[in-house]
Amino acid sequence: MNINLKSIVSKLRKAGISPSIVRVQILKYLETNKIHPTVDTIYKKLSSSIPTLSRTSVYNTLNLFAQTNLIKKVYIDDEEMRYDAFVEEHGHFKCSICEKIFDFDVDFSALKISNLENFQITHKDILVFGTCPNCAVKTKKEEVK
Amino acid sequence: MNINLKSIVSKLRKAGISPSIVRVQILKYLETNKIHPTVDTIYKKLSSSIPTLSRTSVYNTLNLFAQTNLIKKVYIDDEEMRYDAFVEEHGHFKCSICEKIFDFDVDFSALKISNLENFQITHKDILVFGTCPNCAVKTKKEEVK
DNA sequence: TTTTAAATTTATATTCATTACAATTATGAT
DNA sequence: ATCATAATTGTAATGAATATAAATTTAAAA
Repeated sequence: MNINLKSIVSKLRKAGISPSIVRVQILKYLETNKIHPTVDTIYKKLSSSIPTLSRTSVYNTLNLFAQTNLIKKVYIDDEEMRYDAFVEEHGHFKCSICEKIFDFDVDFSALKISNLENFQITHKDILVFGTCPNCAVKTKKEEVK
Repeated sequence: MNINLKSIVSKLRKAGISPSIVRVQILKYLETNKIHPTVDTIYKKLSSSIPTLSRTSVYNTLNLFAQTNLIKKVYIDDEEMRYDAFVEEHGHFKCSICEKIFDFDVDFSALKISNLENFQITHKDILVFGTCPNCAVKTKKEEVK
């Protein structure tokens, strides 16, 4: 676990961010729990180890991380913002029942887009919605009842 | 224009929605101006012809339309919700400078997605961000100055 | 046409995620 | 240890969206 912590610290340093306790803990949480958590989830989880933690700090820290591309903000719907420490190109699936977000692999370069000839593209998002396997099974069981 | 209005009315009737003045005007606006407007844009534009119009009515009407698939809500970022009367499969480009949203054609079926084998998919979104041709030109001119 | 109930719209208040801001606390260099 | 700077906190403010109840409109029955 110490090795992990060291890598977190060096990652922050590389991004030009001084590794305060709050920052290290939040980044560590995101790297360990790749569940696209909300601010509230992070705040509640870390409050036990950092009792003085404030929601504002979580917001500030996440925005700082996003600005330096350490993490990505995931705008997936009109609910709370999600945060993702997995920054490589990938898609997001949101289950409309359990509201969990799942990563999936997708070849962005294979996207055949017309009508955007003179547009400068900075990034792309691929979002998929539906029911995850877990909830699909539960729903079926409900129907049988 | 009357023909257009009649088609709006019949479209509402088909969806099981009684064609009140507010509803007809809002749908007509969306079909005539495919600019993915916000609630505020719609409210301001229609206020001159319907002086008693309220923002709440615009919200209610748009949600009603979305529920019956007459229009689509466009969740593209953390700004105000956008509304789209173009309901066929297509992608959305948002210019980060002028904030305009542009439609583009994209073959959703060609998407090569892995890791979602047992997921039930209801719909997909493809979002692209960057600078539109108009703003790209302006930016270049600025640089020259 | 009048009546009347239901549907629609409105105005206001409320919610809730997020940000702004000022005060407090912690940190690191001298 | 001191001091300036950075980081964090708590509270207030913002703003989009919704809830609610009152007012208005509509449409059907009498």
